[in-house]
This record gives sequence, C-alpha cells and structure tokens, in this order.
Amino acid sequence: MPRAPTTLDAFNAVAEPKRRQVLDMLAQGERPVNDIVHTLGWPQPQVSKHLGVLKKVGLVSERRSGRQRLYRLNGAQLKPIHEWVKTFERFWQHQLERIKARAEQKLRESRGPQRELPQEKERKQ
Amino acid sequence: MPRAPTTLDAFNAVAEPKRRQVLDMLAQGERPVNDIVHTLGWPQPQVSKHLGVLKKVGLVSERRSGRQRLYRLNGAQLKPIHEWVKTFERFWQHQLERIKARAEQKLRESRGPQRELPQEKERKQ
DNA sequence: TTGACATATTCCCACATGGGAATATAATTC
DNA sequence: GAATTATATTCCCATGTGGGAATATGTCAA
Repeated sequence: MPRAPTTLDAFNAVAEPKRRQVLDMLAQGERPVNDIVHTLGWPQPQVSKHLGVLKKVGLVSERRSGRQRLYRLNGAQLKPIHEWVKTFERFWQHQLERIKARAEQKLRESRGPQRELPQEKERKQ
Repeated sequence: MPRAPTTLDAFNAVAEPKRRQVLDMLAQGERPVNDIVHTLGWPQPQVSKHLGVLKKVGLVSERRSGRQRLYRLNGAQLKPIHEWVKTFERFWQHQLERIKARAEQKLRESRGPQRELPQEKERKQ
C-alpha cells in the first residue's frame, strides 16, 4: 500500500508546505486564482492543482464570477488537526517544569529502567 | 519532484494516521516496542518502521534497556503544527457569529462580486 | 554455545506524488 | 467569429511510499 493520497484528509493535504501557504493567503479573504499566482509567484497550473487538492478535502470552496474563480477558505476543516495536536500542548508548555521533569528523568535513568516498562516485563516473566 | 519524504518534518510524519496512534500511545509514557505491538496489534516490523520515521523527525527518542528499546515522546516537535493551525482558530470558534457572517456574505454575493477581487481588476484595467 | 526473545533491516511492489510543459476549456471583449 | 484573459486538465517522470515477507542484529538465559 502506497502513501495515502493527499486528498484523503486535511492532515495529508496540509503536509505540503505550499498548500499551507495558499491557506495562509486565503485566511485574509476570498481570492481569485491569479491573485495567488501573482502574490506567490508560482506557475498558474501549479496553483490550480494545489487548489484542487484543497478543494477535494473541503479546505476551500470555489465560486465563479465571470471568468474568475474565487477561492474561499473553509477553516473549519482544520479543526480535527487542531484538536489532535492540542492534546499534546502540555509537552511544550510549562517549560520550567519540563526542565525539572527532565532532570528527574535523568536521575531515574541513571538508576536503571523504571516505571513505564514493567507492563511488558510483568506479563512475560 | 515527488511528494516530500515523510521524514522531512512533523507535518509529513504525522499525516499518516498510524503514526498519530503511536504518538497517542507514547503520550502516556515511555514504552518498549513490544508494548506498542501488542496494544495496537500490528506486525512488529511495521511498528519499528513507523517509530523509525518518528525518530527521524525528532518526534520520539529512543533509549536502550537490555534487549528492549524504550521510546519516549518528544511532543515539543508538534509545536510548529499547533502554532500554524492555531492561527485558523477563528474560523471555527464563535459559531453564531460565523453563521451571521455567512448570511452577510450570501447577501453580498447576491449583489455580485465584491471586495476581495478588485486587486486584480484594478491593477489590470 | 545454543536457543529464545526483542527489535531492526532489507527486499519487494503497486501507487500517488509535485513539478514542468503543453494544451484544453470557458468567459469576455472587439 | 477571432483574439484575449482566466483557469483547469492532461501527459510526463523520478521518487518515496506503507505493507508484507523474510531475514538480520543484538541481548539475555541455560
């Protein structure tokens, strides 16, 4: 099985940095394709393709106006990413406490393996 | 140019749902590989490979203890994702206000294209 | 040493990728 | 209708993928 398609979900779509740039632009408001092309300086087909991926996962929507196609951000589709990553906040907040925790950890390590591994050991031996 | 390697950064590493599961497990504490294997029920080589990717982007670190390798989450590497996605919070918060905003938007649309597109028009005509 | 256990590595494959280039489609203007 | 503008689509390709299967490496125990 190859890597999941970029169009599978927001996680995959957003892994590509250029698509994040496009979303950053659209966060400021609805934009026609050529606006993105000129602002970011990428070839037009490339922009259209990236927009196509973003549209497929619902991160943007498209509206026609004359020959222009106006793309609008649908930020709500990013919520699952936010929700998931938010559960890890504690790992970079309270930096001082973390430094302390690390020091304690090192102490524990220097006294040999502990705590988190016994599950396996207890079960098997 | 093919898709960026999964080992390029946290965004790419985390696009794979199974790797997110592994991180979720490690959020509870340091774990030996076999613990993950048994808990998630995946083939051991698969687990090792995913851990390898996570290690390469710095999302986990590894410590040896006897024949076991203990993996520990390094959650701080997720911070860039959190920081980026956080800038879009306003798009799903204040839901009532958003509904109102949408109604206004529809009104604007019904009166024809507006506001966000003139940049292009003004420049070119 | 031999065997058992814990984990990593290698080889394989079908597949989707992002970019470049060229071209197609659609709407507007003349 | 023809030219122009705005955007999308198609074709190409080198590359990395995740999973399966088999095997290698490393460590402990008898």
